[in-house]
Amino acid sequence: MGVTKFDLFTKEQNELARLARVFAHPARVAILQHLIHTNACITGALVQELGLAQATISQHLRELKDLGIIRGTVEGASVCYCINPTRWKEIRHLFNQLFDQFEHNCC
Amino acid sequence: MGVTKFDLFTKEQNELARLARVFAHPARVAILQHLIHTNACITGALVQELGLAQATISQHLRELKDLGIIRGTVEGASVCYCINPTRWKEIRHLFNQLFDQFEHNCC
DNA sequence: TAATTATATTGCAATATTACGATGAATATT
DNA sequence: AATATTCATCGTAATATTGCAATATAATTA
Repeated sequence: MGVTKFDLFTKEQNELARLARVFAHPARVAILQHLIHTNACITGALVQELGLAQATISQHLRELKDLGIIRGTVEGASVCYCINPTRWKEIRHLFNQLFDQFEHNCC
Repeated sequence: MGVTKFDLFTKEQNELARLARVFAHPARVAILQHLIHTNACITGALVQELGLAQATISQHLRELKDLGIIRGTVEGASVCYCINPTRWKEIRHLFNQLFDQFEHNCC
């Protein structure tokens, strides 16, 4: 036990859950906001900005990258990360699809 | 280690992460969708619909209830759950606030 | 080329989540 | 009143997540 039974749910439900996980940690929310506001930034800046260890930031960045939300481009010894606009819109659409399923009041 | 360092992040970042956690499990997404489409339903129906044990469903319902997303009203021996419209809109707004922070393209 | 800088990966400890059987509490039925 | 039904809670096992030190890798500089 203790294992999520993905086979019980639809592809869409599993997909949304997988995406929601990304936003389910304040560090990743903070990273995304920082990438948005600085328009793109290198890992070192994020380590400075947030108070987490370099290894931890790197791990969070990987999770964001794995789901295609951010992209990293190598710039010499550094890596410059930024939001993937297409994916971002896609995710917003998926969330709003759920949000908009509920319209009226029942209770 | 292993503990999320909530104090490093803003109230808003922590709040959003806490809410995202709710959507981060397909069973809870499925429960919400079922509540939306049937307009309200009792725990027993959810146990039938999803293939999870009653105790597990009950646990997921509690998490949804704890964050105010759903409400349960006792109806005899059963409990009828439904979406909390105010909270639902509030959550949609919070998510869209993040989604809309990113507008233009950087890369 | 050796030392430095920047980031990723590995390994592990602490904690959180998921799932369910067993049990409890409350209402409904006989 | 005894039994059945419905749901919540407790305890526990399995697994996942978070965080970081240590180390690896790759580019830069001295």
